[in-house]
Amino acid sequence: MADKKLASIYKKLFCRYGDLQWWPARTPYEVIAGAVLTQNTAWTNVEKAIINFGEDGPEPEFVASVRMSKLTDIIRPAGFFNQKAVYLKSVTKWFERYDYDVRKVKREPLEKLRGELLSTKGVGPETADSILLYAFDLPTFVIDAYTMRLCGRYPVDAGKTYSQVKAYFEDNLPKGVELYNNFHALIVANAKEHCRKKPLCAGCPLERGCKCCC
DNA sequence: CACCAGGAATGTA
DNA sequence: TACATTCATGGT
Repeated sequence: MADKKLASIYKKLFCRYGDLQWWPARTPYEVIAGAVLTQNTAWTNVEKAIINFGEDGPEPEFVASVRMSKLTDIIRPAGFFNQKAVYLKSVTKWFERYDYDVRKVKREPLEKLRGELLSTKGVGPETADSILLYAFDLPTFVIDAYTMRLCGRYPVDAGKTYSQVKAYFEDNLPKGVELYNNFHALIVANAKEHCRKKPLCAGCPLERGCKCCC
């Protein structure tokens, strides 16, 4: 790999947090719903919304058939509920093409699925990649605000746009679902532990003294 | 009280 | 391509 910075960062994070193998959800569809609900929203608020779906969490058959007013009522704590209700309906309609069947989705090529998701209302690049990686175990790297900040700061000149940074990570790391999964998880875990807390970045494995690593 | 959180769509220049 | 605005709750 041309640039070893990423491997170095990964190692430090891994030593601190280990193999997380991530996404706090019980089912693939819960990942899909969570990926939409967490758009520009604190995860704690997403949890409240998920709890409102009931014991089994969000299910595609329910989201597809429930009335809009009831859906907005359920997801209200996650914010942007009018938009996100539309988005949930939309991404669920995409999943319905595959009969809500994970195996059927996984028969298709990653890039085809990514294209379909990106043309789905409410699904941008980060949400698409989160769904592909964490719901369907497909090897695509997720870039989020934490990742951008980490690069800008470290510094790792991975580019400016989403697609540039994504390409940089994928080109400078061995391709693999487990690695992509855990690397993004580690970045989020580190950001949540250290970002905007006092003392700033004490004990941060990236040793930068925040506003820095996260 | 201001600021922000695991974004995306839409509009302007 | 590059920004600005809108969407909205809840924690700090």
